[in-house]
Amino acid sequence: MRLSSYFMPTLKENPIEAQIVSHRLMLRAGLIYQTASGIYAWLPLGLRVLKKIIKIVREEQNRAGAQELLMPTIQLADLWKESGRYNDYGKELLRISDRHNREMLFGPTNEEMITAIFRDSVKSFRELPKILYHIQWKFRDELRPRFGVMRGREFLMKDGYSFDIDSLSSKRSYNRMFVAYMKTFTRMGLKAIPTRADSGPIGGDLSYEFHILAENGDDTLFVHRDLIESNWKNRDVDYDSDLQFIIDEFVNKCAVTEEKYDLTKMTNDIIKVHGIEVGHIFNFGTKYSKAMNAKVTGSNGKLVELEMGSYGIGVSRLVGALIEAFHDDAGIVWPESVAPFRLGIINLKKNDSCCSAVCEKLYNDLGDDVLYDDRDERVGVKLTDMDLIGLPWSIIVGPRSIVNDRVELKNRKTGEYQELSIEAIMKRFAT
RNA sequence: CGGGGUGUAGCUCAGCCUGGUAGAGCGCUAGCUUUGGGAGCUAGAAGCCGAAGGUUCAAAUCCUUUCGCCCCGACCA
Repeated sequence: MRLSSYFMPTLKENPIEAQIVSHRLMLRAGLIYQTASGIYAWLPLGLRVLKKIIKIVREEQNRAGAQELLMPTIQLADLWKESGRYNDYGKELLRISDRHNREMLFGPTNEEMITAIFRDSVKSFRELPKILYHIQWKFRDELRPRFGVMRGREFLMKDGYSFDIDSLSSKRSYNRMFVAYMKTFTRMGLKAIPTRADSGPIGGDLSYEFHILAENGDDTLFVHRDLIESNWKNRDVDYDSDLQFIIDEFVNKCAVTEEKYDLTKMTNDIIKVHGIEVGHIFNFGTKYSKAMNAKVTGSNGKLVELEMGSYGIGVSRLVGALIEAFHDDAGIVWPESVAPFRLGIINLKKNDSCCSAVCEKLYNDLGDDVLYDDRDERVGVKLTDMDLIGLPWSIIVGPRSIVNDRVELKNRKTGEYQELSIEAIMKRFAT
């Protein structure tokens, strides 16, 4: 992308409404624009990040055997009356009505809808198990939206739902998602802490939240030292095998949310930390299938209520969480897998024909994941703005080094410069 | 939903106490200069002072109402 034509409104000063670092940087780097309390427009640069996160989430969901569909944002109230949640959900539910005065709502989640779809389509245990997911905008009318996209009212969520014939099979679906989540977050460069969470009135211990440790985290956690220090590496997983041993690596170590915390079990190895919840997996048995009469015929010919689970990833929240985890005084420091552009090209002397020719060649040959400052005016984005928006690598083309056919490569994370030949650059960043 | 703030140019803010009809810095536009790091000089454009009502000869400023936004708490991906 050429900066001369790119819509990237950066700000030099901190917007007053943004108090935490990720929110400030998102506004300053031109990722988002606030349109109302807790509601944001995603500007081109922010949308690119969002799309890279979506891609990773989608790939890992598919790999784990989940299938993508897309459900609408607007739902009929009737569905929610079936499950009883139309009354239970309270004011967080945005209720609207159409021209016929039909009660509708902007979906905060999709258990009811997916249960209805599944119930009407699947009649036999032979079609189980299935995991379905979608990535769709949600609306929850939060009491107090804050922290930018981390607690917005409108947010993008990956929500998945599993359907199984019995609880044993359901546990296997749940384990798939557990492992898929670890892989997903690890690919984004994040260390996610699986944390035993309150499973509410349903009971059971199959409710885990995935947290990113951050000072500004909204949740208080108690985590075993080993979990914080451990360095889980991504690995190939056979999802059809027994995944329990992978999960035990985490579950055997103590990590709990504040609600689940038992003071009597405090030891020196348990550390109190703050986290940002970026995922939540939850096995809730037959809660919805019972309420909504979702049954299939079992192998014995009798009708059986579906065993279900739901699995959420806060996709838009992850953008904020990533910035909380990866930034410095100059701005954002994106991990390569989610950076809006992999590479920036900076022309230090725009009226030097040699510099410009080299920049043009690099830009044309290095694919479309490149942001090139091709403007001849000395305004707007300069090196410091490349730092602000956090591109992992910048190629700096200046008249001094160019005489030897060399350019500088800056590593955003370390701040180090390296002089390389143009061929070496081409080879390194070839797509 | 309780508590506390705040609303003046695109952004950050001053002016309000002590009413006299709009300011700064940055950004933007134009020209000249500059060119290895978010440039300098000069000139310029830009605001129904969140909205409505009231007091007054006169309101950004005082009073009332209302709306937006932010922060702290309780609830949530």
